[in-house]
Amino acid sequence: MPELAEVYFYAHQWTPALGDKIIRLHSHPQTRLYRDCPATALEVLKNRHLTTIQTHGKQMAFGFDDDHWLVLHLGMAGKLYAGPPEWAPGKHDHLILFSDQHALVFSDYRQFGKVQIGQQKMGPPQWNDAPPPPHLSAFDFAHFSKILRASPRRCLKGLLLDQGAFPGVGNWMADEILWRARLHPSATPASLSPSQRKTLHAIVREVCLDALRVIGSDWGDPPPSWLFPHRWKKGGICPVSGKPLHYETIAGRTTCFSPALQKERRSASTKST
DNA sequence: CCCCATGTTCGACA
DNA sequence: GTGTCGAACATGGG
Repeated sequence: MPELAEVYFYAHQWTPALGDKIIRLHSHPQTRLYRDCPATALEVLKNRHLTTIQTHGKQMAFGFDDDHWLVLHLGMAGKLYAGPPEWAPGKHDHLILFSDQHALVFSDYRQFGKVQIGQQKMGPPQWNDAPPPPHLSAFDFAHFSKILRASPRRCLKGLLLDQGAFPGVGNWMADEILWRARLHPSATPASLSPSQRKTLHAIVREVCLDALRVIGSDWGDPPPSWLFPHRWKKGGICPVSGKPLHYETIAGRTTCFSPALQKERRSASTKST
């Protein structure tokens, strides 16, 4: 279930092993996770210490001695956890780093995740000119406006899922954002009033910060005032309007919204008969 | 057997 | 070039 906050949570499951020396590796080298990196390349981590943990959007980076980086993506079903050093690899434990104290496990039964490795002094490979994620102050209104201007006709749901624009925002966060902003998922940047833009910017940041606060360190339960706990069950009810939530595929993903609050606004020219 | 799943990528198409 | 859509990836659950 990895979006921004879940990714942060999983990355820090390995925090207890900071400073550990990796002495042994386990992998399932034939799996899809290694499509961008042969499992043998991971041997370089042997006898190196885990020195730092970073996340950027849905990406996680683990730093080792001499600027070696292990970069992981959790895909749709990936999880990280730390187990005891005698951990016996499970069927879907596709990568395990063993130290004297811990087994650092990357488990992903669907294999949509990804393993990459690289060496770079400046930080995790390819992260140099990554756009700022919404929870950082660099994601200011000017930056946000530039994103809207670049894709005036794209539906908001699809735009929010674009990792180059909103790193870390995934399906449930995008729906949560649009619901709180009272905007229809099919609305476009061009259709927004100046005050709607201001609101959307503030709410994008709010949802990211809320998610990190509630889920990022503890994996707490999101409160019933969010859309989140209502969207999964069939026949969910909007906690604001009291009316049924609606489900529709938009931008290729199941999208949950509250028609009572999130009105479709279409230009007169697209109206039929 | 069917459908669905909190992600990404690629090719087809308007 | 802009956007959208469907399929594919691999596995499990309802």
